[in-house]
Amino acid sequence: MTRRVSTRLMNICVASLCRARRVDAAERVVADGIRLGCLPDVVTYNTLVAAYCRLVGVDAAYSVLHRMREAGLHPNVVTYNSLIAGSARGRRLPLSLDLFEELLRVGLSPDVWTYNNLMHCLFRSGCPDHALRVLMSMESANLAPSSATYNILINDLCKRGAARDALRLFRYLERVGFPRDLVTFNTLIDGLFKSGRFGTARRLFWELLGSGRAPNVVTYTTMMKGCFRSRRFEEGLTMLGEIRRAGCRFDAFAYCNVISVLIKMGKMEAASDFVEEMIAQCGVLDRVCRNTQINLCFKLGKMDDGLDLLNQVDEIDGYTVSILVDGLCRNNRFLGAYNLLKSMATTGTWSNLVPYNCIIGALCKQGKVESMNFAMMLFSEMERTDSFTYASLLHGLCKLGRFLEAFRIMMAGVRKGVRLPTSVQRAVLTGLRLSRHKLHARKLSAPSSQVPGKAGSESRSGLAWADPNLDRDRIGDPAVLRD
DNA sequence: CTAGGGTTAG
Repeated sequence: MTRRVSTRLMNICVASLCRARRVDAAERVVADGIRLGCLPDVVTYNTLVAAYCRLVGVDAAYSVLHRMREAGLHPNVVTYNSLIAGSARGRRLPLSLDLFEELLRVGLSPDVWTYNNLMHCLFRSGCPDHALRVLMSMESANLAPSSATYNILINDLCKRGAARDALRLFRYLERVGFPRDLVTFNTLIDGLFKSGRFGTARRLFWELLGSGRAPNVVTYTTMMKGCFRSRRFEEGLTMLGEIRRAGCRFDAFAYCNVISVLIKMGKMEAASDFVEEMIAQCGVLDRVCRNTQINLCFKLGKMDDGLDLLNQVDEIDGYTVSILVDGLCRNNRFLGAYNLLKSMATTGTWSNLVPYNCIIGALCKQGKVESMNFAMMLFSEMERTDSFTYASLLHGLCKLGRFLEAFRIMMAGVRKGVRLPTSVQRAVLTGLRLSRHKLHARKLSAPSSQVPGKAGSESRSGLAWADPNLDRDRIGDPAVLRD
């Protein structure tokens, strides 16, 4: 009896440590328990399996499974559900299917969560048809779908750009009186924002408020990001204020969200305040939090502080490298940035697209011939490029009046399927047209016979910067063309 | 135990 009670106590302790992402501490509690004769049970192991799946990965969770079996305990549905959820998160479709089969083989019966997780994995792995088949087999197994089932469905529809269908499903659930929870609302609001339907998203937010349900941090940060996305800055900041007013607790996710938005808006003091608060509130900062923190240091020009932070950690990811490369470029340390990027090839397995784009973007902004040439050299050695790469290069070339070169690169990019903003395309084409014109004019007429007024008014009609929708700074200095 | 929200380049 005493053993049972102490195991339950240990489980509560392990669970709360896992919730706080402190798996190591949880493991120590279990080890101490065993030493003191308090044996872990299925719940203990399941808690650990779930934590490893969530915080590390399925493979790490398998080692717990192993220990569990060694202790003579059999995994149950909960164990399998966590593992399937973990493989869904890692898009490990074959693994999740194996787990499902194994579950059936050992004589366990799947529950709603099993089906939900499997369906989720199929959706995430790009197999919507199979996912829907799982939904149907769930029905034939006489298992009633939960709100999570529909949330997964709605989420998938949103991710595939079918927010309209997601909304339809949402309305259907409303009509038949199926309970929709906060996650349903949050998922759909986010999906609507991402498909550009600002008004509908905002109406849904009001509907949520009207339904008497209390929004959470997720709702507010989703609204905030959605507002910024559609350039409604005031409303976005209002949402930020609402998080505090509603008494929502910020977690690491919310902090990083808010801080990155503030940095992008140039509200550096506010961003710094939130970083301080994050450090005070979140305890041990995870990788993303630290990246956010380092990013702020670099954006503030505090290179040394950023590098100090960097030295304190041993796990670096692609984001960290990008942030660092960007920070170096902002301080004109291009060679350092380039060397770092090159060292990535040997140390990391991440894509170097963003770091390359950072360097090229910064070089092109300089408007110097030698910088531009360096940028072109980098461009030629990139194995993967995207519209950022092209936009930076074309911008830089136009700035230097190298329109023909820009045009050729643009056409090569277009042939490769790169989608460029129309403003960039127009800048190149107008520049090319104008420089040809200029060459022509120079050949035809003697300088003395030129009528300045005429030339000016004629060219203005075809000038890219006469377009009010166009950002003048993106095209470069018109003086370059005029001379 | 599951579903939803986080970090980089313009």
